[in-house]
Amino acid sequence: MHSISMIDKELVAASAEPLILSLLSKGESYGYAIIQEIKTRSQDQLQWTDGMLYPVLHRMEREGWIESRWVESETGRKRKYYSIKKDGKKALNEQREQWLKVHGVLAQLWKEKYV
Amino acid sequence: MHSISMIDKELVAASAEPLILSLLSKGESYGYAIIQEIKTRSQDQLQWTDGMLYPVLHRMEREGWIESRWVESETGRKRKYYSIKKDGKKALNEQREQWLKVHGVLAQLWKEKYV
DNA sequence: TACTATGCATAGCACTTCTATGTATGTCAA
DNA sequence: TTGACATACATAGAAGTGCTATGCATAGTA
Repeated sequence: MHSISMIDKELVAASAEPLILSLLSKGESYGYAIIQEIKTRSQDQLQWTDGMLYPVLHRMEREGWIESRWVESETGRKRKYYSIKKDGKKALNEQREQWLKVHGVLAQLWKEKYV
Repeated sequence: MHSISMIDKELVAASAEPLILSLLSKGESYGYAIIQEIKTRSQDQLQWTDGMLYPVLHRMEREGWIESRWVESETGRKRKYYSIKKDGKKALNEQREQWLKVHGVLAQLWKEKYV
């Protein structure tokens, strides 16, 4: 899952699911808004393209982590709102622990001596 | 770049280069030892296989981030010791910043509300 | 003598990813 | 009124990658 440069694609791929799940755990949202939200929160460092996000959302829905419903916005456009399901919260917890574990190893290395 | 389960493969891929560069920035080392060291530091969570590590080391050497030299160990076996080069330190700094940026976004999300 | 640990290496199949492209509508400015 | 841009979702398939399986070699030990 990728973006227009800035952040390494492997890092983008690794962080996509945790980011999406974390966002959705705070309330339902839809594709376009997720892209904006991530862009803002990362100070423009993470600029996902829609062509990359949607397949990830679809996959996560297939996994049963999230579910969607169509909502008509004030402007008249249709939006597909996603919300997190029970399995999604479980997945998020696992991914969060894994992330923190790896982060711990890196942080420890960086702490031991300035690199 | 992957391991035998435990940590998500995408996360493993994203953390491999930063981990290797961070380790080497503390002193030269060789493939087999790097695998052990990462295994220990992650409490067995990150168990890289040799078939996955070597291609990464080769790629990083091609990039000019690290360099190698053959050393005969006390036991008589040949080891290929890698050490970090100037460009490798630069790459490490960039990757560290990127990692911390993404980590910051995740940490912020996790802080805002228990998920 | 056979197995495990040490130690490095790579071909190529299998899988994934993302680019490019498509659809559609609303708004605003020229 | 037409063109540009933002909003909004979707996917085929080329392009690229990763990792499994396999190979080589030696030392120690049960």
